[in-house]
Formats: sequence, structure tokens, C-alpha cells
Amino acid sequence: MSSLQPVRGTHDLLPDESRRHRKVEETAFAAARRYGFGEIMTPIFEFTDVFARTLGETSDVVTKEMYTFADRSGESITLRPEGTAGVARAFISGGLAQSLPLKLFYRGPMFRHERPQKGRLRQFHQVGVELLGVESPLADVEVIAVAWRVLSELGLASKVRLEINTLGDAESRETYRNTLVAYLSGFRDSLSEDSRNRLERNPLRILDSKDEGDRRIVENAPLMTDSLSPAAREFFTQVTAGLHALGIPFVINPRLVRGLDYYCHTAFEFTTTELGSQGTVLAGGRYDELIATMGGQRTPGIGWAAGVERLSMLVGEVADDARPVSVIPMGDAMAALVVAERLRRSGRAVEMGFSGNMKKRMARANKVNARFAVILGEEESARQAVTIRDLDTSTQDEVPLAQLEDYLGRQS
RNA sequence: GCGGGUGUAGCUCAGUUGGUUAGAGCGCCAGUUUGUGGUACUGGAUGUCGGCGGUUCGAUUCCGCUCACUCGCCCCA
Repeated sequence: MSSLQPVRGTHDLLPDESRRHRKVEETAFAAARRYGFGEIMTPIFEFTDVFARTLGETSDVVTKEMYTFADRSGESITLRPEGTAGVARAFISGGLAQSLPLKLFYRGPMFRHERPQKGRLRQFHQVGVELLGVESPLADVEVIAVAWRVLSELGLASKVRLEINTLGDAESRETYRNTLVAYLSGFRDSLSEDSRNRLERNPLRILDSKDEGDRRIVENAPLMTDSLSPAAREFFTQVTAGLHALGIPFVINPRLVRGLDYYCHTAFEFTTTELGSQGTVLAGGRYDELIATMGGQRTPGIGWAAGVERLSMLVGEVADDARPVSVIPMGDAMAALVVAERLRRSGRAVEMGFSGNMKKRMARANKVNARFAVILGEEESARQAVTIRDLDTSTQDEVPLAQLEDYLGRQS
């Protein structure tokens, strides 16, 4: 393997793609702010324990996908595979319990050693929100509303479908788990190999197995709904009522589960059919026991994370809206540099090539999609003027140097 | 981690039933226009035919391994 290749599953983001990423991130953050979320930036690595304890010792993410290494002092460090654990850690270590309820937004790279595919990278990016300290189902509704707003503003409302389910409270979940395992054990020999392994580890996952045989068995399996405590049932009813009230379309999927152990009650997922098998674009749920599990005082929470790469594939091309001015020197390049700088200080994007004749520079101006070319010719210079060519209309004027900004301001 | 597909110029792809100089379109560079772009015309450059090894007189073409991407599984955002 050549060391001049990027590491498997990593990617350089060139300007076009980078712009799309930014658009996704900024749109998400702008929307979240309107709901009262502020940005938190946690470290990209944490002590391994932070993830091992919170995600569940048996989850796949922890057992085989983390980038874990010993640092120079021998500490076991892990590159974050997701954002919630780090936020929860910051919540505890930063004494943020003082300021509940807390609404936090985050963005940034995450790392998972998985087999790369379209929409699945080893270094990928997420944006996400966490709402801490609110027991009420209204929090679930609000958090889902932010997600829906973000997706809508990215123009993806019609490409995406919201599925929700409840995993119940700890008690209901335990009851359900037992009845499910009891049911499935009767079919042990007919289950797929994958699902047989999941039987002890994570039986709920068998519910959304893609194996044909599994599906037939699961079809008649008892549902979470039947094991729900009255309180958990009421909670879920409130959530769905809230979504109706806000006009957010959704479907209930009783077989929707979450991979990470810390989830309870509401679980939701926005999926698309346009990205193949990596169709989940944004997902989240409630995690009332997470903070307590980590050793903090029990604090309910709910949040979601979205895959920036997946969203940006759906968003498509994003136009660069700031069209530059091209400054074209014919004689004195230094004088042109001064003019370019002047325009930049006035807030304009200015492009000035480092070499080339007029023709080349005009071609370049065209290529960078400039609106105007400011031509500094010798003759105009003598008159303390420049020629400004409108590249859209192919017309040009001679303008006194002193009125440069004014003229451009009037034209565009 | 498992199974399948693909890998030829910067990009999209053709081609070689193994044989001397590997092609197209787009893009790039130059010119037609020595102070004027986007169109048109003319000309030009570029490839260790993903990498390593094997078979062969000879491999980009066949075989093995490997790497990358991709599809499905798994997992998940």
C-alpha cells in the first residue's frame, strides 16, 4: 500500500464538496439555534472508558469498531465513534447540572473502523443535538422538530421518512426483552446465524433483521407495545400527539430499535431510499439512564445525530453565491494588488491572477464566475481611472479610481 | 468481519480473442485575435492500462495475492 494514499475510509474534501458539508452543518446549526441550542465542542478523543461504559460493552461499535490506542503515558484513548458520550462526560465533569435544562448542538468528525461503503466512512462527520434535564415528552417532540426543520431547510422533506417507536422505560424494556427471547428461543434453529448470536447479546435487533427466514419468524413475534407499562404508553402517546400538533409526518414502526444500549422510550429515524443500504440519515432517541450510568446524577436526556456525508449526498450541488471581482493589471501589477486589496477591505471577494496576458486573465475571470473585471490599463492609469467590464452583459465603462467601490455598489 | 462486482489520461469511458507507437469525449495548454472572456476553428501535452508476484519468447490483456472503490450482509449517522 502506498503511503501516499489516504487511509482507507478517509477522504479529502475539495472546495465543491466542502461547501456542501458546510451548508449542511450551517443549516443544522442555524436551525438548532432558533430552538435555543448552543454549540458545544468536546475533544475528538476521550478515555476509552467513556465510550465503553456508555455505548454498552457488547455493542458492535465498542467491541470491534473503535480506534483505540495507548497514548505515550499508557492511557487507553479512543477516537470518538459518536457524539453523545462525550457530551454526557462534559456534562458531568463540567458541573453542567447547574444549568438545566441544557440544549447543546455539536458537529465534527467521528471515527469507526468499519468496512467502507458509499455513505459509510471510517472518518465521517456528524451534527447532532442533545437536550438534557427534561423528563417531559414535549422535549422529545421539540428535538424531533429541530431535526425535521433541518431536513426541511436542506430541501429534503420529500426525500426522507420519519419512523418512530418506543423502547419503553427500563422496566418495560426488561419485560419485553424476556418475552421476546422466550418467543424467539422456540425458533432458535430456524434463525439465521447472525440472529442466533444476537439472541443473548441484543435480541431487539433481531426485529429488524433483513434475513427472509428471520422476518417470517419476527412477523408473529410479540411487540414492545404489549409489554409497555401504562406510564410508558402514555409517554409515547404524548410524543405522537405532539408531532401531530406540529404537523410533522411520521409512521410508527414497532420494530424500530437502536443499536446503542443507552436508549429508552422514544426512538426515531429519518431514512431515505436514495442512498442504498446506508439509508439512515438522522437518528436518535431518549437516554434517561445514560448520565447515571456514567456516574453522574440521574439526568434525563434526548438527542439525535445526523450523518453529514449522507445528507450532503442528498443535498446535491450548492452554488457558491459570492461572485468575485477579477482585477486585471495590464502594466503595474503592484498598483493592481493595491486596488485588489482595497476592494477586499471593502468586503468584496476579489480574484487576481499572478501572471498571464489580458486574454488569459479574462478567461480566468470567466472561469471563476466573476461578475466584473476591473481592468487597470496604462491609458486609464494616466487618467486615474480603470475600466470595469460587466462580464454578464459584455459592456464596459471607464470609472475614476476614486469611485470604484461606488460604481460596483451601484451595479450589483 | 463475510460474500459479489469494478480498477485504462485530471474526469467519464472505449479497446487490446497476449504481440512492435493504448484511444475518444470533456478538461488542460498554445494559437487564430501583440488591451478583452464565455462560442467557433487549428494544433499540443498527459498514462509505470491500481500495486506486487506468477505463467509466457512476449502480459495492460491469462492466473494468484494485495490495495482502493462499489453492491449486498453486518453495523450504523
